[in-house]
Amino acid sequence: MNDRVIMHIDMNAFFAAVAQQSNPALRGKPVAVTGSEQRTVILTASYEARARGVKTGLTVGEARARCPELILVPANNRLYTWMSSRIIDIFRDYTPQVEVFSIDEAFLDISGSLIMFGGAERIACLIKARIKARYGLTCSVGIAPNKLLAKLASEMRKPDGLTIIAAADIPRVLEDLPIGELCGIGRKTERQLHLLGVATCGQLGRFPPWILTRKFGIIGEQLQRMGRGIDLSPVRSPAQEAEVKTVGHSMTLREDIRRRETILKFLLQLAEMVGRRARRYEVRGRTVTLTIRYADFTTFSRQQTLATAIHHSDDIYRASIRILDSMELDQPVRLLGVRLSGLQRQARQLPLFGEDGIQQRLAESMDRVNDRYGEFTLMFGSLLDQKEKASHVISPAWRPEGIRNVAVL
DNA sequence: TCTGGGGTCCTAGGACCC
DNA sequence: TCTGGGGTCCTAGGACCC
Repeated sequence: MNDRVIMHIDMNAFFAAVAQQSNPALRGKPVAVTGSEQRTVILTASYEARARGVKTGLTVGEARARCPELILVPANNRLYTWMSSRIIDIFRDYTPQVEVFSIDEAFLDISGSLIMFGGAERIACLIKARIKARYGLTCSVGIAPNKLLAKLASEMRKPDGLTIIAAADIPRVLEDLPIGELCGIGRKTERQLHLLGVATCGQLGRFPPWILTRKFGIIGEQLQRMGRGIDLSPVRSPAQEAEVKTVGHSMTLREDIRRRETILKFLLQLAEMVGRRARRYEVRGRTVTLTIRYADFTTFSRQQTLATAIHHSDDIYRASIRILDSMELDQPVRLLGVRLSGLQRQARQLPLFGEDGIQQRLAESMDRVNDRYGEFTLMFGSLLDQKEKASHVISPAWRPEGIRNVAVL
């Protein structure tokens, strides 16, 4: 663990940059990538758009208000996933220790590759040059003794940056750094720490740990270590990565709905999306969670744990209905979500006879068709008149299929 | 200007068993 | 007979990340 050299690579404005590369007419222009057409937010903005105040999370209306000439581009998930995989392939040429942190971020442990490639900085330059030459994309690279600091370093120069934090520089870099800059300290924790009089990493690192523990529980001591720039967590390659623990989908509806029949249609659709993914991963889960967001944005969830683990869409659907029927909705519904947890790996069962066998063979046949011809090619009859298609929004946290440590295909 | 979607981890309280 | 304590499972919510 001593003397590790960790690299964090962050693709700059990934979705927007990919859009600009695949369509030269967009280059040099303010571009923003959005999810579905309605009731969506900005997922990523090009640097030209950022210069005009457009940033992730803005509504389309607000983004347009700030930048009237903004070009909106719908997300192209397949393209991002494909591009992400190609870039990860490049990383793997320099070390097998690659941890895919999100679709546009990765950690590399290059401790064992330094001699072969002539040092950390040279590896960074090689990677940057190859991505730029091959795909026209830039990235920001941070190099440091651990993941926490490598990520901090990559944030320091954007776009197209390269920042190295050497062990000797750590105290100087952290002393006056605002705590919110650290990955893991969000808005709420930052505010709580401010109330304790802690504003910089230097102060955090010197703060009495027992007070942090009293206030933050188990993460208290970790917060103090973070203030000192200590992070022992390893770079986990896909084989070392923890298995998925939950599978879920949610969707903001085009308009708020009230009618039970309408809610049920969306639940069936969500259950099918969840079930299909669970079956593809070859996992089953015992707990089904239904999430509801009202028009006023009040969000809550109810869950039910079953006696046996399930992965068939209609089992998930039926469980969701039971949960729905156990609650009283007193407002129109804006968002619906279905999640399967308590996942356990389950080897494919032998073909069964009777109703279970029919259900399983039906699901397998439908999955095969949908795998080949696209999502929702085959669907339960009650979905046929469904106007709303799944949004297929890919989030920055999406992992390219197959990267996760689950059996795919 | 009406606010996306996919996850992980932690907490706190209650049920239940020994 | 009114009262202990530990362990495990379940539920709901919240913080955080991209």
